[in-house]
Amino acid sequence: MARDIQERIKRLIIDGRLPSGASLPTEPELMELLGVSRNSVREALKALQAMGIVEIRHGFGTYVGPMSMAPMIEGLTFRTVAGHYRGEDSLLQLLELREAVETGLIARLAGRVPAADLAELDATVARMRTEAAAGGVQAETDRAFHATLHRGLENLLLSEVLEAFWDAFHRVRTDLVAVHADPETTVRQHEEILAAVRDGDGPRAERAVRDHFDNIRHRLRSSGER
Amino acid sequence: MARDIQERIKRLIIDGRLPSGASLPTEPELMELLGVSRNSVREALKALQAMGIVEIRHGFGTYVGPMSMAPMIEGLTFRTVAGHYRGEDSLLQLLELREAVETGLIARLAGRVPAADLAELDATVARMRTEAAAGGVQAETDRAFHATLHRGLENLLLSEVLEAFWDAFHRVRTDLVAVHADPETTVRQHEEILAAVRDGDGPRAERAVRDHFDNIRHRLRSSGER
DNA sequence: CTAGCTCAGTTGGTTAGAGCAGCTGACTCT
DNA sequence: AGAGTCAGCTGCTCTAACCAACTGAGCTAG
Repeated sequence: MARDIQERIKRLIIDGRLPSGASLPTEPELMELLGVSRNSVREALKALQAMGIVEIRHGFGTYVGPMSMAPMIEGLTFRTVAGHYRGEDSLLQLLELREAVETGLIARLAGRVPAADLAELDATVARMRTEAAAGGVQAETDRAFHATLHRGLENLLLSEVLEAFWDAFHRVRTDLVAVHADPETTVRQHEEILAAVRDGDGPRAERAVRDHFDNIRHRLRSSGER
Repeated sequence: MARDIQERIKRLIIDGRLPSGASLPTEPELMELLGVSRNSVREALKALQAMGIVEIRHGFGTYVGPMSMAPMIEGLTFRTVAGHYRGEDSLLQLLELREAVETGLIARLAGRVPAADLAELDATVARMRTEAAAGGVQAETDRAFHATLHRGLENLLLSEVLEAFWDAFHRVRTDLVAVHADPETTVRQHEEILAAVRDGDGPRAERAVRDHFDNIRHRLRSSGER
């Protein structure tokens, strides 16, 4: 029955063709509109908020959510952390998920990345090299590299899903495992990926991505838990 | 603060190493444990339920959820439906997401699917052929084909994610678009995928999967909205 | 006249207490 | 011994009140 309330609020959004950011009725209005108590309205909104369908701003109102992959990140992260603590190799599975998707995509990308993005990737790798010399590559830089790379796919959904995977992986790794990367290797592998993509050499790019993930996996396996 | 309550309940699960299905404290117990009102406890639980972290059974108790991808399906479905109604090509993006991932994976699978799974795939395709002759291929059969195929990857997370994508796509397509498939073509393409995988011919398998998705995409584009 | 402050009104956040509804298991009656 | 019943847990919904964050109109000081 609480489920029913959620569905009806969803219908409000869909039937009203409401875009992200559009304002929804206030809680008292929803009470009357749906014929239920404020409490039930709030519980439904909380659930929808958790799914990213709705955004609630205290003292301001309720709005249609950004429909991002944020809830998925949240769920994936928790699932992975919980699995890890129970002794499963959940973090490795998550890494393999990323590897499978990214190696599958890189061939599509080879030779098709716009010049502007290639230039941005050059800058990102350069920053990576600077950071490596200064101690270690920042996570944000790695993220930027992959995000820029996947932009060439021209599929926002796909980019967001990949970023969600990256994010979940990174959060779990940061929380659970002390990984000591070899910055020099990391930089070199990114350079290789970029070079292969620029040359339009699909197989070489695929190999480069696989090497990159092999590297991460190896470091993951050989590192102790915190 | 509501966020804080959710986090503390999560900690209960993680710190307690609770497996899926383990029972959580009752609402009154959580009230006292967390020092908040019943209402706040319930709102937090509702949000966690929406994320699949917790499972609530009326008159029975609250339990650690199955950590499945069900919430992701829910979110993806809604996002796609909402986008579709706003005139975006969200369904096509979802299809491309599936295509990208599945074409990337099929090469890994070629020649590595266990004999038992191959036999099951034979049976599934046979059923598909029977159904095609009887009017049309059942959605469940298509789902079974892909699910069995990906089982060979031996990565539960990956299988679930793919199934989630399949599910979201199928639900949206069923709700929104009347697609008239050519059953004969569908069956033939699945046979080709299976044959290529059995032979361990990666490139051929990749081509077969791509053809399959091309077929779906073409039908999608040429079909009117309901 | 304008810049800044204040305060009232609106919106979501939280609490409290009461009663309803589904499920389980032990008790009772046949 | 078996089936029906009921007491007790559980979560579900409602009402009513107050707290907290934000907005915007109006006031005050410069």
